[in-house]
Amino acid sequence: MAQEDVFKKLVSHCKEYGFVFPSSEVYDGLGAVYDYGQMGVELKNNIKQYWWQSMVLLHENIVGIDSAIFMHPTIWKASGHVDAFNDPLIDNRDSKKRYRADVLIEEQLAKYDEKIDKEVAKAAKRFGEAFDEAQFRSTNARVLENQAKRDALHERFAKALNDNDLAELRQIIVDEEIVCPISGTKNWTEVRQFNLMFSTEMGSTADGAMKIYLRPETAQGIFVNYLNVQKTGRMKIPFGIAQIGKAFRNEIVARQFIFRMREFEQMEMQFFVKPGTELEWFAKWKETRLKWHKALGFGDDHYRYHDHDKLAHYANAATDIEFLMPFGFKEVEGIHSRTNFDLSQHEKYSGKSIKYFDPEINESYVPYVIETSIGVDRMFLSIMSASYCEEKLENGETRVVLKLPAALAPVKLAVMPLVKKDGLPEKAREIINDLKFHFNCQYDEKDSIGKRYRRQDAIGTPYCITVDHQTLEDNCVTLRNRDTMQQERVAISELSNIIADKVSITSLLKTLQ
RNA sequence: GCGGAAAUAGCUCAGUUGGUAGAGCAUAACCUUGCCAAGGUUAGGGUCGCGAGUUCGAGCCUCGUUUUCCGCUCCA
Repeated sequence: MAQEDVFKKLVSHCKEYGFVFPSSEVYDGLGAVYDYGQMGVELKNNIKQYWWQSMVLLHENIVGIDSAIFMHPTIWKASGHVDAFNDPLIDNRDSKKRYRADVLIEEQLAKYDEKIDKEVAKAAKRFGEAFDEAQFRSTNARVLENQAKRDALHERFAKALNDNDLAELRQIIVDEEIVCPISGTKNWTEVRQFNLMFSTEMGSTADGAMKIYLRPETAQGIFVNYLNVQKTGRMKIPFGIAQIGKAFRNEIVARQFIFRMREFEQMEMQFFVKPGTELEWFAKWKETRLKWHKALGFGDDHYRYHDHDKLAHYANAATDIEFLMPFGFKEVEGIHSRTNFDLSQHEKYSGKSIKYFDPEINESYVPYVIETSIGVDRMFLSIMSASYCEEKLENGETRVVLKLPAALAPVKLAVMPLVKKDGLPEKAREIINDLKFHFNCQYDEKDSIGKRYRRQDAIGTPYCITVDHQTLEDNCVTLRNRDTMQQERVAISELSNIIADKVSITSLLKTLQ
């Protein structure tokens, strides 16, 4: 089966069985926004729990927080998002390439400088040692002409940028006859502003309102709280703060189902370390995080690191953990050594000291930060795509089965009477009434037993229990395994013990130790 | 955002030169059966993505629009 087909089937499967629905579907949907259904929310919660417990329960020096989505707007100036997430873009219709309009104009300015320099160089060669460059620059006609054009353009450009006048930016490009370096044509679209941060207003009166942003990452909520946590939690460096929460990015192109959404959820842990030790910790977290992924048992060949050559302005080392999706290896988690950039910026912009006093060396410093940042939705997609399986059976038929790690499966257990008479439904209800306190269970008595097994296979339920006539006599049921389809006879009193061990997140966590 | 393709029931899809909207699966009820999706009877579910236009008449033709997929593009 071709990879695209797998992906297409996966999307249908997600909808058909209540994992993921397009948002606002009755109103024709909303671009790149999706809702999690009754099965999806369970799986997603289990993923979050697996992550949270691996961070907060297994590390005594990591604690969690839950910061607000709204934050003081200056935070995004300090972090660099206000500047870096605002670009005026223009497309060339012939080459279909997109450019930053301001960059095109800056290149044009540089061309004038080049022309002037050329004239100067030519003259210098001609006059030899007697050449007076300052004199030449202030008197030569061609130099002055180019200089005047350049200054005029510069002034016009600066004004357009300052006024945020997009039409004027385009007019400049037209007037200067700037061509696309690829197609060589002047067939330009309008200039559009792409602001990757969503904004809204806080305050109910027009003049009192303050423009605030929906956070484009959860990390800043941790940075601005790190000293509160350190002091009140009596944390000593090295220590970490974990957070799970929504973030928002107004992506130009958001596609590939839930892989790139405009509203998404992150699980981030920022680990604060002593300056100079950050690369050691970076290496340690790189390894720790990959182990966490591999513990799910999809096979080591599904993962790879992608080390960044080109680093973001705040980082001195960065790597991605990539997962083999139906459309290739894709980033699921990023591990970054963010230096002290963010904390220093907040010190600068807030005017407050946020240094850590290290009692071991009797000195204060701004800690360095290692970040592990994973997209919940991408993790969800990677698990679904690796679990989806169309299996040929001995009788020639195909069954669709979601081979989810049992600890993450939405439903752990289905209880079904073999027939819906002779007191079997009552017995099944009795069993489920006990087990429902321990696991997410489903009861099903409709259709043939085989059909019911397949329904559970499709949502990834690891175990099915069938109550038959013999159960009424010996208090035993058949326990059917999703992956092997093998059945064994088990005493009702033993069920909870047997299953708990196999479906609990705790047992998954223990493999990390 | 550009180019291409598509949109009909919960899912997968038919629908003839324009003439009263279909199938399989799924869902619900009842009967029957019982350990790996296939018995019987019945029922619910669609203003054919949305809006205009052409026409006596549009699921089908034209235009616009929205959404999705593919390729570019973008990506802290």
